[in-house]
Amino acid sequence: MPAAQKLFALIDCNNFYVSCERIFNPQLAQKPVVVLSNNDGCVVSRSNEAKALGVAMGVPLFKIADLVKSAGIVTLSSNYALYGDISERIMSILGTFSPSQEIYSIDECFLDFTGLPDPDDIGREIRQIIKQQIGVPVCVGIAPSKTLAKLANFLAKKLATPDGTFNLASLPPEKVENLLGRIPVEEVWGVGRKLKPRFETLGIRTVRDLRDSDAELMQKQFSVVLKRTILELRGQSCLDLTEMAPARKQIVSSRSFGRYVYTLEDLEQAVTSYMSNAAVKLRTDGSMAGALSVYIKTNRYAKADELYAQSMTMTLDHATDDTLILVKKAIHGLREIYRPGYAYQKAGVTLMDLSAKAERQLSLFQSEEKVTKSEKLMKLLDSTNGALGKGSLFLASEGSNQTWKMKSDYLTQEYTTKWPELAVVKAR
DNA sequence: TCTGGGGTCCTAGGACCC
DNA sequence: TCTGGGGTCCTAGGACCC
Repeated sequence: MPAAQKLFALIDCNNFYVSCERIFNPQLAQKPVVVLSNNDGCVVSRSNEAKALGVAMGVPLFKIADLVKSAGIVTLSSNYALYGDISERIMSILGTFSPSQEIYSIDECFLDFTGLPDPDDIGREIRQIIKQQIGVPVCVGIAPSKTLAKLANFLAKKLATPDGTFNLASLPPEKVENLLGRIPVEEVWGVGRKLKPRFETLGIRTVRDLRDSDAELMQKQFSVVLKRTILELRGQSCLDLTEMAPARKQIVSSRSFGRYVYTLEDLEQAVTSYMSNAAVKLRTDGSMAGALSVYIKTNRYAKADELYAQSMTMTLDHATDDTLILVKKAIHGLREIYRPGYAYQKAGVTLMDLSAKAERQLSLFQSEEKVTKSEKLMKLLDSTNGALGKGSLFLASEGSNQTWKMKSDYLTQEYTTKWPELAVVKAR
């Protein structure tokens, strides 16, 4: 007996960050709303009303200032603690609909629908339950490969099907031909802005054009990844569902500053702060870092003689998850690359060469006593901040007056994650 | 005045080895 | 005059994703 035809569902939340904000603020319904990136820099989520006004994804806020004013667009700073919490709730509900789930990003996941008797019905049920229990609208795309499921989801959104579900697998072939012949090729998962113009010269403009191109030839001209994409578009599943996300290979913490920064002292505060943040993630993962890098840069739009960007990568004598050691090393690197006289716009740190702490071996030169002491201190740091809130306990070198800190002028409350800011429900 | 942050994978090319 | 070649490891950079 041949193996059952594979079937994947992709569930994607609509306008996710805006939808999260709307749960707690019904006044935002039907209004043009955008959520901004860190530092209130760019638009990263738009309500349908904002899209209809022509607000582009990723556009810097200052470029649409006039429109914001004239059209009354509501602008909100991003509130990742809130979105992360809503995401977890949604993902745990979605997980009950299939034995196998891959959480692909904060607002989307794949489910294995292989062999399910009525996939369309389940898609509709998913949409209804998430709307009812969480209050976030989702769309469901169903198809025999992950790449096609992404496209099916795109169609569910674009065609605004009333039930928010679109199944490419149950469509008559001539309809599929017609649809794929009308979708621009850049909508395909894995086709970005660099590939599009190169495809153009080959006469590949639609999804159908790409699907029908010579897969071997395209691999030679582009990459093996693209060949897989082409096969997936033909309904041949090449990408499996990965349930267990493999351990992260690096941890990055970086931020643009709220104003330009000139002094080493301010940069040291920022780097201390970012590294402390990265180290918390490291310990949460149960990992240790064997190397790290630190970088600083001026505004990339600055004039040529005012441009400066430098980074430094350093290896640690032995892998660690100790904030104090990591910060010390990062600061050392920062002092090496710092040059006075520049207007710095951003700094960041990366933890690399990560390994599982459980598999640690003490190196010859590490004393057991020292390691235990560090362990205790880190536990205290994490538990205090866990109980009293992020930032309750921090290194003095982070500074307590961080004038360089990012802008977040339109921040909503942390409705679900901080006790003092829980939404208050009034009974009457 | 004001242009995000955090990831992954692949490839090309250099260093090195035998 | 002729002046190996294949394998592996590492890194930087490119491209893509959300």
